[in-house]
Amino acid sequence: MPLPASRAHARNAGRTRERLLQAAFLEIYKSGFRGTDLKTLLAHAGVTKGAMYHHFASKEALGYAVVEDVLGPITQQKWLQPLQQHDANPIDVLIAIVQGTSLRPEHVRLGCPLNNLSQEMAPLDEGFRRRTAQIFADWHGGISAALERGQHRGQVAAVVNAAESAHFLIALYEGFQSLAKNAQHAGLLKSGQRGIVAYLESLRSAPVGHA
Amino acid sequence: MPLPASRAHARNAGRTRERLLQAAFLEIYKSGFRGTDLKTLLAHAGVTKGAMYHHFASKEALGYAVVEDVLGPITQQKWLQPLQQHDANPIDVLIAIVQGTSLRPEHVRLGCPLNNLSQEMAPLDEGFRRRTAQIFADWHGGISAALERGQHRGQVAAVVNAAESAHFLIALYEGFQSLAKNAQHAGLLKSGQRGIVAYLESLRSAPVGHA
Amino acid sequence: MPLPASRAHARNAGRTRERLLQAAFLEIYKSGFRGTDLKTLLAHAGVTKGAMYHHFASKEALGYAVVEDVLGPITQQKWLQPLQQHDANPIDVLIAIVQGTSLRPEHVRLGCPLNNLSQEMAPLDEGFRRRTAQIFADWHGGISAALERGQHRGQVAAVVNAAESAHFLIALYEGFQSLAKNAQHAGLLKSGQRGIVAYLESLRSAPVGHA
Amino acid sequence: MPLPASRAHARNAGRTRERLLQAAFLEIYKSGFRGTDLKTLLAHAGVTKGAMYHHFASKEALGYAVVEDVLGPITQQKWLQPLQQHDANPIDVLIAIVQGTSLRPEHVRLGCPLNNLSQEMAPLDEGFRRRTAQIFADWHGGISAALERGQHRGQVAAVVNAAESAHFLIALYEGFQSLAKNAQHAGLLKSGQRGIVAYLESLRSAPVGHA
DNA sequence: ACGTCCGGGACATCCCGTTACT
DNA sequence: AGTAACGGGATGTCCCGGACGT
Repeated sequence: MPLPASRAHARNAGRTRERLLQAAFLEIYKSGFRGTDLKTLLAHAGVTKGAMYHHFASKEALGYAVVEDVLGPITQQKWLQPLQQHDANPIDVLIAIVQGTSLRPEHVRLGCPLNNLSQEMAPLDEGFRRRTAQIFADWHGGISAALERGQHRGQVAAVVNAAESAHFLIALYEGFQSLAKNAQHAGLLKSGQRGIVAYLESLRSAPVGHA
Repeated sequence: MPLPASRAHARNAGRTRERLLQAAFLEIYKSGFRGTDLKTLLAHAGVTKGAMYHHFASKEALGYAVVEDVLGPITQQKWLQPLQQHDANPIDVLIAIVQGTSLRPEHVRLGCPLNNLSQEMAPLDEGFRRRTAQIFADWHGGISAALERGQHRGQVAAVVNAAESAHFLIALYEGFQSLAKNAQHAGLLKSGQRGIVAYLESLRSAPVGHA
Repeated sequence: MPLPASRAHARNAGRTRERLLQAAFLEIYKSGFRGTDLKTLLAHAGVTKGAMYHHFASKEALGYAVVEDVLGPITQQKWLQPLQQHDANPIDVLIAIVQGTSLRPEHVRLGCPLNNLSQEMAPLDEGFRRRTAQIFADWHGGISAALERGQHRGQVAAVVNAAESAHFLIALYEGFQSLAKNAQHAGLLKSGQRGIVAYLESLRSAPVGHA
Repeated sequence: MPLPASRAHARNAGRTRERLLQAAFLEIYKSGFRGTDLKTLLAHAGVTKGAMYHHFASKEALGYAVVEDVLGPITQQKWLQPLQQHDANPIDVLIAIVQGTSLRPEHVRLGCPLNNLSQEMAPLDEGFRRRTAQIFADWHGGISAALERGQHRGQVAAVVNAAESAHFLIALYEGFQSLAKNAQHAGLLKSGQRGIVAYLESLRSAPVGHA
């Protein structure tokens, strides 16, 4: 079958949309939403204004889509899916996730995409706030549920308040990302990871001792 | 002593600068640095553009001054001065500070001025980054030193790593402010305060037990 | 008999064109030609852009067609056909037409479609000017001819200059529509109708008196 | 005294505003308000965007100012001031004004600035409608009052309804301007003037006859 | 005959900084 | 020390038309 092959601009709506979302995600990550210049974004995406305004009603709509279709899935993939492995110890999973956080200089410098966008836009735009809040809620829900499952299995101490601990963990995680971003110092992030791991270890149920 | 008489607006210079700093602080707090419109700021300050450019070379310079002359002193007053009371238990002081954090809806909604500005500008402007980083460093230094003093006095557990704990505390504090800002939920901040207090309590040296 | 079966959308061609003309007429009436947005128009017509450009070469061509195929027939129906009733007194007919002009708020507000489009586009686009001028010429011709027929039958005063009176009538009619549109006041239009009727009455031939 | 003399751009707020108003008036007259391009307008005015936005908040505000500060005074000067000469016969004055209307091709082609703007914007923008309506009201008031004064002096027939006649006159005047603009035919305007004059003559009080 | 995707120029507005002047 | 006029580049959005696909 021929396969139209190498068309200058292969008419592909889905692909165009995807390119826009990816480019928008990167630009927003680098410059913030308001600091993102549409022209630059479009150049990086290799998409024209007409095409963009065909897919998104406004810059704002594109930003909303980035939250829903990029940031959401990223959180899903990094946190929620691993936590849904029903045969794993949630503490182990969480530790692995935290330790898996990139320490690459550019990531340290730029911080957490979700937190960045949320911090910038939440007080200014309810649309952004609601959407990022949903992701935070899902994130929190995933951790909380996993901790509870761990309690039922005796992997997590019974005295732990799952919901509060999940908030504690997220605050800690985002807080360290913020500090490291400001300090531009990967060591701080690394040290933060150790602190978080220590905290997570403290949630384990005490091992059964023998006489 | 000279004191040249009849200078109706002689003392206005200092006042003008102060008005600008205050207005700038508020506008930046509400809208971010880039989102701050000079015209609006000037209107709120009751100062004209010419006057502003007489005191500050640029919007950026005004922003820098806000960090140094407003955010810095705020941190000094809220954290560092209380911590310097040599006769107090640093854990008690820190708990009091944390519990004293405003839960007013507008503050929950807007978050922490220092963290906001740092998050927005750190990756974009080295001048802002350096200045906010200095405040974070002072903040961290103050907590760290106080904890060490507490250790010498037996108020803080000897096993505590003062520097790391200070980072942990700051990350936690800023992290919860961020979460609450996004969620627009004072309860989350309140719950965060409880978590932070619990963490601080865990740093106390164990009471001497008897057999 | 050919009648090729199974052409679900065979007869849609004519309908599509008609829908476009009607929607275009309404949009132009409401917003002017340049103020008419093709996207909105298309949405109201329930027709897509591709379909439109199949029937009309450009927005301009669509506008021309509105003049010819909508505004022309409207004038025909409202003025020319009644005036062609050879057995009627043209003064009576004209009075009836004038009094039949809608006083509905939306019509008062929007004025005369023909005059609106003419006023907007005549100095800017010769294509529009020529086409609207043709309608005005036909309109004028119809009134003028009817008045002359009335003179032959002794219904219209012989001293009347038919051509000038027709212009006078049209100017008066459009002038009052304009004033009422600006004032958004149906009463002004109503009062204008009375004035026009009085003018028309003055064109009648004097009744034959007896000693 | 020196007189700063021939400065490249003599800092003159009033003059800049005036240039803007004049240029805007002309552009609007030629292209309509919506068809007026700010860049072109600015180039014709010899004023930059910054200067314009210093004097007017928006294109709309500039348009409003054109109505108030250009169209209003024009009407004042052309109609209201002559009509206020208390020692003149208002019919004579009105006839002189009507006959004084320019027949220059460009004016025929472009029509009446007030009516053009009113027709274009009245249904779309209440701000324009109100301001143009005010001018029409003043215009009508001036004619009406003059006719009444004429009645008191026996120059205008007592049976004349001054208010209605004023509306009739304005409608007729604007109506003929519209027709001539569409036809691009000065002769039509000339003929219209004759018709209007004839109408005005009919308003005179009948001369006193002798036996 | 019709639908979607796309191209890209035009436009009003925003807003920081400068300049002339007091 | 302070005011107001001004300069002008950058930006999001609008919107007509064309191209590709069926």
